[in-house]
Amino acid sequence: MEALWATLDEVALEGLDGITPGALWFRLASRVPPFPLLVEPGAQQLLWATLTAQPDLSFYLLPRARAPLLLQDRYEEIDLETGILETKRDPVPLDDIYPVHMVFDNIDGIQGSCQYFNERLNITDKIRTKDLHPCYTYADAYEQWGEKLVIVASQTLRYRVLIGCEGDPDLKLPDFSYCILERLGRARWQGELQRDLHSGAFKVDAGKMHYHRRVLDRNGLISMQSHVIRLPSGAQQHSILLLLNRFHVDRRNKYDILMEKLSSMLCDRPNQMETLANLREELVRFSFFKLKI
DNA sequence: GGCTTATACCCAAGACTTGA
DNA sequence: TCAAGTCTTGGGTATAAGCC
Repeated sequence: MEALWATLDEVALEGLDGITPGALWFRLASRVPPFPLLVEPGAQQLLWATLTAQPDLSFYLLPRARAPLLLQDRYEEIDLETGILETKRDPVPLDDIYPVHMVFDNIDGIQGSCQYFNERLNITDKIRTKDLHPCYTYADAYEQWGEKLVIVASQTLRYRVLIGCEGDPDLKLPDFSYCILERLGRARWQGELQRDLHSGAFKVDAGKMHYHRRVLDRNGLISMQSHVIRLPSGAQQHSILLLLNRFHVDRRNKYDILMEKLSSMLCDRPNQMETLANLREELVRFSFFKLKI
């Protein structure tokens, strides 16, 4: 049962674009916390049969095969002592296999982003019978459709995994804000930088992104953290890291570390008091050696 | 139709931080 | 000190919906 819920979760988190079989196995294999099954052919067939019997899932055929899903670990190069992401090379953005194509004002209440929302073909009736029995084994289905086949969770299920168990399913979000939330869900534990969202994925000005993000913030659907990247040139770039609440992790950033240092310095002083000038001098020394600022 | 209100967007200015 | 990058805020405008 745990394996089924984890699989449904991964399908739903992928959003309105849906997930191809290859991407699903990849997501399950790299899931945190770990997926309880080894994703080998036997398990794939078992999961396929289970998924085809889920009324909350639909199956679509894309006009062309989707490129493989590649994941980049944002925290691979993070310096644990400083909380700063140290990029040793110029960042090369991966091709976005989920370019933003927002669905607006859909009469059926569908929200999200989907590149082929109007072009893709619903083949659910071919995949399973009306009483939810699979018409194909996984091997046969994959041989026939390959990575053109995508599995898409219902609007209700997709919304539920984004807002979490404690979220209000009756809360109506504007389409733009929903798409931001969907993007954060797809980013899982990595989160998304606000700068990347407005300058890259959504291609809107910072003000508009802030306006739509504010809806999510006010409804308590996302968490935000300060995020600092040191570029190969040595320059530092500041941005805000956005995450779904369910994927929130407390990461110590530069300012947290400075506050901790300040706190420990005061604890060591008589009566926990010190002049501002002395504190500043010591913090500057600490910053120079540890934070290189 | 006229008024009010809410929503959405654009744009400019300002705040903050950093590096040169 | 200045420029650059990022984020925030507020003013102005357009549009739609609701009410009288």
